[in-house]
Amino acid sequence: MHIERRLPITSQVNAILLERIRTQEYAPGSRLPSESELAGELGVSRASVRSALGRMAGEGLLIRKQGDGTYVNVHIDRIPTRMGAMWNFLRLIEHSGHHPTIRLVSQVTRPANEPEARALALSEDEHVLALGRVFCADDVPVILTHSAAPLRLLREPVDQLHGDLPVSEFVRRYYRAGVTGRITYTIFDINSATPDSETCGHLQLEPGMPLLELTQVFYDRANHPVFYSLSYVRDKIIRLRLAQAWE
Amino acid sequence: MHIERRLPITSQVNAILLERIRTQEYAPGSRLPSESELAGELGVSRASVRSALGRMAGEGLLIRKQGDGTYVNVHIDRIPTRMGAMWNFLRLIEHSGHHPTIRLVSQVTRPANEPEARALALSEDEHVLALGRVFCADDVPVILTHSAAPLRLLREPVDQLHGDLPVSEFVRRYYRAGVTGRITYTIFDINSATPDSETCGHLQLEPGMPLLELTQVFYDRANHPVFYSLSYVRDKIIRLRLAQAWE
DNA sequence: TAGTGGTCTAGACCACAAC
DNA sequence: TTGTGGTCTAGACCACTAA
Repeated sequence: MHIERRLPITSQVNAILLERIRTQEYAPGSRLPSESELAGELGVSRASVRSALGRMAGEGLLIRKQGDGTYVNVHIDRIPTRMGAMWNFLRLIEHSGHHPTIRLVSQVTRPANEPEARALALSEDEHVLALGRVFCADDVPVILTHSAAPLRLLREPVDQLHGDLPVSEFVRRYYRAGVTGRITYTIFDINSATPDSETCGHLQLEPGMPLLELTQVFYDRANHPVFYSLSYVRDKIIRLRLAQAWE
Repeated sequence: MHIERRLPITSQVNAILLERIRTQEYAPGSRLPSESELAGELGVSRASVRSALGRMAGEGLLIRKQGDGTYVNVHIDRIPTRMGAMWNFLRLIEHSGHHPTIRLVSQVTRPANEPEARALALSEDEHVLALGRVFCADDVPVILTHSAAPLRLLREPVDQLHGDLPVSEFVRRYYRAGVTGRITYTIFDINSATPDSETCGHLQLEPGMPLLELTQVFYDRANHPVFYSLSYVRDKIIRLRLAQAWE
């Protein structure tokens, strides 16, 4: 557990502290060494330590008290989801304590429908590569995702693609190099909906069941929308749970 | 628009930059002055400028490009909700472009029900002050909230209370001083549900309509749960929309 | 190559809580 | 009073992009 110059120091400090919490070296409810002590022990500046501590406090993992100290949150077990995991369904399922798998249920090239065209700023007749995927938790289907990628942005051969990739990796692998870069941010809406019978079939539900509906648009470095997805989440199995420090 | 020593400098820089974006001095898509220039102009260190810029970039308001510059996000209009506004319903309604009002529809003292007792770590027979409140957007009811506060934690006279307070202000005003401090963080779950007929009545909906269900638990400085609330949101009117920078 | 944002440091002072 | 976290600074070097 050494500090190297390869990765950002704050990330390494973050990983070290997470590991110590995981192994209960810093047990729930206990107080961490002071910022100065940690900085001295790890051989980094206090600012670097503070950066890592601040991030973990923002996620609700640590409780910081001015004039007192920094404590491991005893309700740590109630915080399975980090904000960043909300659109990474594999990680989300893992955090819920299940083994995640992905099944590709459909793959077609077709004209963009109205919501897709609007979100991706496409003209009416432009085509998209549409993927239907089912995420399973311990082989129980829990999330159905309809994704759309503008065909114009893809490399030529789009068959033989992998259905088990996170969006950022999908973009990096199948998108034209010159057109776009990596994903820089995402905007998503959270709604409630009763999906159609086909969706219910994929999720092995009877129709009429209310589900969470997540609409996500991903933007690249040039701030162009490059990926759209509409997902239905069985919130009874996969909990969307967030912790937020008071601002 | 001067920098004073009263408030944290980063907050003041943040406010100044937000104002300049609002007035289109920094128009959507345009590039901001460099960090060094801003630091020089405002008379603060570059670290302070970076703190404010980093926060705004994390909210999706700015796009930062190493080696290039910092830009105002042209999709700024698609980001009405900041993360921190999600559990502040008044602010949430304002961000959606409506005028918010609150109506207190019920106020009783009764034993805690099962979810409340579990979330607030209460014994079976403990009593809570239960509030029912309706949030309206331009006089249209959009959110119904059932709240519960442990009676043991409240000051003696609980009549004549105000129903239009944010949780943090409610706690500050009506809770015993020695028992608890301010709210430090919150944990909330997002679910989909079809509420009962009474809830539908308050929201002027026909039964069977799926709504977003937010379950929130607020913790104080001593890390004790002090406030519980169960809310139903008409997501067709009030959008829960978030921007997140890629991690 | 010049200028940008990204990272890190050492040091200082302040606000606050425990003792 | 002491030690904690909260804030701020000045300066340095690195990684990256555009010209």
